[in-house]
Amino acid sequence: MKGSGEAAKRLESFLRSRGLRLTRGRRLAVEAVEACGAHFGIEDVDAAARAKGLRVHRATIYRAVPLLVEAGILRKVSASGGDRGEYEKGLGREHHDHLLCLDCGRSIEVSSAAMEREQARLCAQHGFLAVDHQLRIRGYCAVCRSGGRPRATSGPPAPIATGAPAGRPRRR
Amino acid sequence: MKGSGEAAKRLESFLRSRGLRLTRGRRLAVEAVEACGAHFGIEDVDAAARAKGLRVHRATIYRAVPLLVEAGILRKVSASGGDRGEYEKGLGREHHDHLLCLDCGRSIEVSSAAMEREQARLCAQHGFLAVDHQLRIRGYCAVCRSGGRPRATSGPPAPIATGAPAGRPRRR
DNA sequence: GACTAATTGCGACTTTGTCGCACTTCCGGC
DNA sequence: GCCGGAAGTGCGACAAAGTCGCAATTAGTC
Ligand SMILES: [Zn+2]
Ligand SMILES: [Zn+2]
Ligand SMILES: [Zn+2]
Ligand SMILES: [Zn+2]
Repeated sequence: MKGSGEAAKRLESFLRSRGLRLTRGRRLAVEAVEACGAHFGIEDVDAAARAKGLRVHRATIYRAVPLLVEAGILRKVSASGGDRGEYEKGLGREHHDHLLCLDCGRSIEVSSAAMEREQARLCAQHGFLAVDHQLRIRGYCAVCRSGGRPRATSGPPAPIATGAPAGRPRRR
Repeated sequence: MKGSGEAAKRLESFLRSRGLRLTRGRRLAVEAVEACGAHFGIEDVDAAARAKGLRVHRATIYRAVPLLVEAGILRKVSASGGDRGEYEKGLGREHHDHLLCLDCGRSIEVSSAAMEREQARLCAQHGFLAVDHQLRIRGYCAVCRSGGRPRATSGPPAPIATGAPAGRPRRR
C-alpha cells in the first residue's frame, strides 16, 4: 500500500507542528484505520486494530482518532445518519457530500461546485465564517427506485459493496 | 400554551392512522418535549419529564420519540455535530439548516431556496429520490468574529440564549 | 545514556440505549 | 358501562459506548 506512507508522514508532521509525540499508539491507530471501510466509527477502528493483531488499548484509539481528524487523515462525517460519530479517510479525497439510500443503505458520494458556491453565499449573507460543512440527503437511490435488485425490504439494510464495504455492519 | 394542543392533535391523528394507541406515556412524552429547548436529545426529554414531575419510564420515552418524529412533531437533526442523536420541534416550523459556531456554540438557523433548488438538481442528476436532508455548516458566527463579546476561549461553549437555551448544557 | 514530560495501559465507572416479561391500559364491540 | 384481548408500560438487568485517574512506560532532548 502506498497511501499508508502518506498518512504516516502526515501524522508525523502534524504531531511535530503541535509539539506532540509520534508514538507507537498513534502509529498503530493510523494502521488500523487503513483497514477500515468507507465509513466507520471509532469502535470499528479499535476492532480493526484487534483484528490485525495490533495491541493498542481502546482508550488510546479513542484518544488518537480526534488527532487524526485534526491532522486531516480522517474526516468526521455522519453519512448514515446514525446517532454515533462516523469517520472516513480524508487523505487525497476531495470534499464530498452524501446521498444515503433508505432502502439499500448505500451512501453515494457526490459533489457540486454550484452547491458549495451557494453555501458560501449563504454564509456571507449571515456574516458567518465557514470552516467546513456536511450535507446528507436521505432518500432512494436509482437502483432501488427501479427495483432492479431485490431490495432489503425487511431487516437491516444489506451491506453491499459500495456503501459499507469492509467493516462489520453498523450495529443497533 | 397553544402549540401544545396542536402537537397533541397531531399525535392523535398520527397514531390513529397507524392503528396505534393514544396512551398516557405518549401524551406525557409530548408534554415533556414542550419543555425542551431548541435542540435536545432523548435523554433531555426524559430529564424534562422528570423535572416536570411526569412519571414516565425512560424506556417509554425512548420508544415514543421515534413515533413523534414520524408524526412530524419532532424532527431529527444533528445541529451541534455531537455524536448523539438530536431533535428539534417540528410543528409550524419550516425546514431550515444550521450554522454552528465553533466558538460560542450557538446554532443559527437559516434557509435558502436557491440551495434547496440546487440540491434538487443534484439529486435529479443522480436519479436519486430525496426524502429529506440536513446541512450543517461549522464555523464562526458574526458576533464571535467581531470579538464583540467575551467568547468562551476555554471550557465548553457557553450556552447562550439562542442556541441551547432551556435544557441542561450538553454533557460530555 | 539519562532525564522528564507526554503517552499508554488498565480497569473501574458513567452514560446511553435495549430487551424480555409481568402487569396495566386502551379501545372496539356489546 | 363493561369485557376481552392486544398494545403499551414499568422495571430492572443488561449491553454498548465512551471517559477518567493513575502508575508504568516511552519518546524526544541534551
Ligand atoms: Zn464519504
Ligand atoms: Zn438504494
Ligand atoms: Zn435545507
Ligand atoms: Zn459564535
